[in-house]
Order: sequence, then structure tokens, then C-alpha cells
Amino acid sequence: MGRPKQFDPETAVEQAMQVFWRKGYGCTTPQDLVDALGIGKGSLYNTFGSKHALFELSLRRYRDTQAKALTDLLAEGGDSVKERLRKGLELLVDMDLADPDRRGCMAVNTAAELARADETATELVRGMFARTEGSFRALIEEGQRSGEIAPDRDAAAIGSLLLNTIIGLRVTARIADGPDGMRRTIRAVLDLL
Amino acid sequence: MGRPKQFDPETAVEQAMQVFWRKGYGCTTPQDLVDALGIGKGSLYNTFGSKHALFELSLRRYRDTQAKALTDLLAEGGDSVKERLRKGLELLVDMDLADPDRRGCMAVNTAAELARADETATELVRGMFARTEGSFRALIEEGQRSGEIAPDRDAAAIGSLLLNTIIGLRVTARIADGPDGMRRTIRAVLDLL
DNA sequence: CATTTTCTGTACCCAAAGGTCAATTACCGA
DNA sequence: TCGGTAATTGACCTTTGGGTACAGAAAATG
Repeated sequence: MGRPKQFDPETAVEQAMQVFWRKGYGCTTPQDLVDALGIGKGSLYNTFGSKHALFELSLRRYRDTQAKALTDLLAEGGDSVKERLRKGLELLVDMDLADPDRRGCMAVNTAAELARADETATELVRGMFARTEGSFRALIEEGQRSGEIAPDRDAAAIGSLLLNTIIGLRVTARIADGPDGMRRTIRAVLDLL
Repeated sequence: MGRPKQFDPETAVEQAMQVFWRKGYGCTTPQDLVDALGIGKGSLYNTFGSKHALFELSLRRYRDTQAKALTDLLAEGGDSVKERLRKGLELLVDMDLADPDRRGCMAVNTAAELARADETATELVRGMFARTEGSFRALIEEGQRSGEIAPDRDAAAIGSLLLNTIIGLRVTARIADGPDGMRRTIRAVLDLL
């Protein structure tokens, strides 16, 4: 009962996520959000309570859409493990560089901006990183079972290395002026596998 | 002539750098700076002109002290190349984790926060990254000359990989709850060399 | 239709950001 | 010792941040 919302909260969170992703938490103002969501400040605070609460929802949404897309991509069968790795990394770089705002990864940006200052956000980022690391590790283990990767390699360590690699790549995506350095990085890491 | 400054500007920049490093540019307020430098707001603006100008000085100072320390460390002779690499990476991780504020790397944090919004800062960060990448590459080439590293490896690509590795590590340092993941990453990257 | 309940838009609020500006103070050289 | 110059202090200013309060609007229920 009562008056129904004139806007879709999920859509609003999606739009808020885009803003936070581009500007970071600190540099996003209530005005930015009001403009982007196309609703009044009253509705915004009535629905979400605070800028921080909306940020948390945005970060969760990022996890459930963007971060999930990466793990799905890696889990997809078809090619060989190494080929999937190569495609995944290159797709990531291409997407990051194609973004006109060069936002990189929202989780990485949040880690750099809010670690130690926002425990909830930090924990969400930790979770995303752990999940991605697990996907990489599973992929390596699959490669070991199929004989594509030497079985004496430490799959967990290589998983950590691969997670670390994409974190670095997505920071670099924010400032790189071209794809060359990042492609070299990908080449090096794949050659070493 | 005229009244001499009651404070040392270099010391002030150093203190400002510590604040910006910890809080980032956006979250540092004039009040924070006034408190940390122990001078009045008038003196601050009279001497440095603006928050942004002081930030730029701080970032340059970071480059000339912190970033330089890393390249110096890598250039130091003595051990074998791989040993120097291992020591350099482990020292970096230990230092980052020992920092009670877990500030990570100011250049990396700046890239995540200000890329696209502050061209001067972005350019400074690019410069630091390029210099570090060059140091790594030089180290690899030294290892190739000494026969420690296979000469058919692409030294530039491995340099990119190593730069990318420490960028990732220093983001991770901000949120990691322990050293294990980072140590695994180091182990993996060294094993692969 | 009246009522209840929730949403919406506008006005408003306080603190702080980022900075400016006299008035004052301290030094240097003549 | 005194004038000129530059640094300092602290009050002040405007805008914005982040949010609240409220009056009215629009539905579900009876």
C-alpha cells in the first residue's frame, strides 16, 4: 500500500554504480547522484538512506555483474586452458582501454581509495579478489589435469600471480596511453606459464 | 629581506606528502594540512598557492625519495640478479605490511584516484612507472649478460611484467589481512623466471 | 469516497572545503 | 633606529557537502 515508487531502485543502483565507478566514492556528490538517477534528493535519501549505503549497494552490484562476468568468462569451456587465459586477459585489457572514461576496475579503485577507511567496502573487495583468485586457481588445476600445465606447479601460487596481474593491469589501464605495455605484460605472463 | 619563514618548506612538503599518501588527494582537507604542518592556513596558501600545487610538490617528492629508493635498491650490486629481485620484492611487501596505515604506494593510489581528472599527476605517475619498468628491464638484461637468465627471453616484456607485479602487490597491500597471498605471488613470479 | 501509507519535491540546515584579506609582526640593510 | 619587505595570524567569505523536515501527491484498503 502507499504510493508506489516512480523509479526502479535496481536501475537507480545501476546508474549510481556507473557514477561511483567513474568518480570514486569521495568525489561523488549527492548532486551527481541526483543528476544521474533523475530523481529528487528526497527520494534518494528516502530510498537509500545515505550516500554510503548507496555506495555499498553499488559495489555489491558491481560484484554481481562485472566481477561475476570475469569468473564466468574463465569458467567457460571450449578452448584450451591457456587459450582461455589469453582471451580473458586480452578481453579485459581491450575493454578497459575502450572505456572512454578509463575507469579501470571499481574494486581495485575502491581498494586504493577506501582501504582502512571503510571496512565494509574493504571486505567486499577482498571477497571479489578471493573469488577471482579461486577462478584462476581452478583454471590452472584444470590445465594440470588435462596435461596442459606441469602438475608440479603450485596452482595456488599461480592463481595469486594471475589475480595480482589483473589488478596491476587494471590500475595501468587508467593511465596507460596505449595498449603496448599491457600487451607485453600479458605476453610475458603467458610465456612463463 | 623581509620576515623570514618560520618553517622549512621542504619539511612542510614532506609532512604534506605523508598526509596525501595516507588520505589521498580528495580526502585531504586544508585543515588536515594545517594540523600536520603546524602552520597557519595563511602561511600555507601564501607559500604553496593551493592544495593542488602542494599535492604536486608532494608527489614529486614521493618520486624523488620513495620511488627512487626502489630503483636504487634494484641497481645495487652484490647478489645475483634473481636474489636482488627476490630481496627487492620481499622488502617492498614487508614494508607495505609493516606500515600501520597500509598506505601502499602513493603513485598507485594516485593513478586509481586521479587518472583522467588530473593530467599533471597522471603524467608524474607515468614517469615513475616508466622509470621502475626500466630498472627491472635493466636488471633482466644484466641477468642475461651474466648467463643467469636465458638470453632468448624478452627483457622488455619481463620488465613490464615485474612492474605490473609490484603495482598489483601494492594495491593488495592496502587490503590484505596477511602476507600469505603476497608471498605466494612473489614465489610464483620468481619461480617462473 | 475517506483513510492510511508511502513516495516526491522543495526548502532548509549546519559544517566544512578551499581560499582571501587586513592587520600585525619580525627581520634586513642603510 | 628606522623603513621596506615579506611572513603570519585569524577573521571572514562563498559554495558545496551531506542530509533533514515538511507539505503535498498518489496509490491500496475499506
